[in-house]
Amino acid sequence: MNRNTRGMNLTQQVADTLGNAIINGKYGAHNPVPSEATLCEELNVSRSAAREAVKSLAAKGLITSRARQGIRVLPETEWNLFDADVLRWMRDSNPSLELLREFTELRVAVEPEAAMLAAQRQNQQKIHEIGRALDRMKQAETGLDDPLEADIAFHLSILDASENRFFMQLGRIIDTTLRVSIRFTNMRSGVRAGNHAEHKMIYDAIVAKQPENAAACATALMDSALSTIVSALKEGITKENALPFR
Amino acid sequence: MNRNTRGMNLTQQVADTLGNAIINGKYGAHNPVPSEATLCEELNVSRSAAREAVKSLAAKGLITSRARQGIRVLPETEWNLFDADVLRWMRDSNPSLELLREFTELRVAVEPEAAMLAAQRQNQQKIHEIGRALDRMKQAETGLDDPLEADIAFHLSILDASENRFFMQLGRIIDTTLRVSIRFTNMRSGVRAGNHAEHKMIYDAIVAKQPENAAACATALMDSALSTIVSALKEGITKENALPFR
DNA sequence: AGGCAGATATTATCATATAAATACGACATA
DNA sequence: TATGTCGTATTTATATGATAATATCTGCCT
Repeated sequence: MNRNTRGMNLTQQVADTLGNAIINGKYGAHNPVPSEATLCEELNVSRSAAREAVKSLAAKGLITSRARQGIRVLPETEWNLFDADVLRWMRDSNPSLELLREFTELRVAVEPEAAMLAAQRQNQQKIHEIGRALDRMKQAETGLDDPLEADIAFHLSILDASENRFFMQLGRIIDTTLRVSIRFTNMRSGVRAGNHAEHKMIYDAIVAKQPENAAACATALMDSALSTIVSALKEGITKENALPFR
Repeated sequence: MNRNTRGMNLTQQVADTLGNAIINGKYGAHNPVPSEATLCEELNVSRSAAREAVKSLAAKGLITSRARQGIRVLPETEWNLFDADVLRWMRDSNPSLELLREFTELRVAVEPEAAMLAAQRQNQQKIHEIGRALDRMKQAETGLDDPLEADIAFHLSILDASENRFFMQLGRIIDTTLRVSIRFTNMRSGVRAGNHAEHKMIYDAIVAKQPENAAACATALMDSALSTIVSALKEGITKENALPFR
């Protein structure tokens, strides 16, 4: 249990340690999760701390615990990938391009629809936020702002402007992943000069109340991000040699 | 704490009770969540049970608990809508057409993309599953199968055939919601004879390895579901008079 | 072989005690 | 008056011990 302890209480630290270990595959069919008692001993914590951590992980779909059966790791299909913690553990411990591809496929589906809704809903305040993010991207071109943060802010602001709670929620986990994804795609394709321009087209379409157009522009942007990843996969780039991915 | 207790241990029961109460708005700014001690007393459970339930809800983003601050309900934006429990509590305690619309907007984005991927990936076994679900829908037309279950099975099988873990996960919560959604849309638009035919078009496109076509057919299907809901909203149908929604 | 009964191990629950965190107010100081 | 420091009370965090419930295993019986 030697991960970041800043601002985390014991239970959270245990949950973090266990969560990582589980997703790493440390526990499974061959190496079942140790019993409550063993866990306490290994981590030097009380049963309260261990049990509460277990409940937390159970709520995320990682494990179940039943009397006499012990703590069982659930099949991966049960893990709640839409939980920020789970996703973070996955990207930290098993940073595969595969997961990034699948996640980007989700974004390909979601972001154009979100842009379309943003153009329909016309929430001026939130559209203004998109504009501000766009400005930051412009600033970033000349080094006056962080390009990664600006890029993330842009995509999140669009999801926010969709005024759809599910899309807005998705923003939270997209945030987690974009910090890896954008860096990777930018690294691969180079931070093109057209980067800002492509984003601006989406914004302009939203301002101009052109839902279809906004969706089309967003699709174009996301498709290029996806194809960057797919081509990297085809080239056989794996987690071993894809430095920028960590 | 008088909800379903079948197969749930005490902690889960407490979590279920609390989760519902929170989402119902029983606790909030005016009525803060009672302290741990009070909670134990009110529910007649030990502190362990209460605390573990609290950890579980915290993992789902509903609450935080800090010393001297007590248990706080987090703003709704923090709630993990992609958690099956949270979503179930929301639909049980606050069945608004609004939420259904937002959820369907998500499906409009996701299902066509999933159909497209299914057509690309061509996993024969999983495509076969889609076919089986389609057969069930056919059977349902003559009363030989449950139309609701068949419909759900169809949509889930497409998500599964996309071989994208995020889409497959989405299936879990779509399952939760479809049981309400499909019933509603069918009720409103009538279970058309074309119901099976429209679904078949998607299946055929996937089998024919036509990703674009599959997506287009799925879009058509989802758009009509969405417009049914939207028009209901415009007519001012609310949870008070929309019986079929419960 | 098949099934039942008891032994056993493990989590579930309860109870209690102590530690740690922090909101809040008292008080001092400038 | 404004501001910063400190003490106190309250609440959660953590630890520990005891008992109950339950699933699994084992061995005996048929």
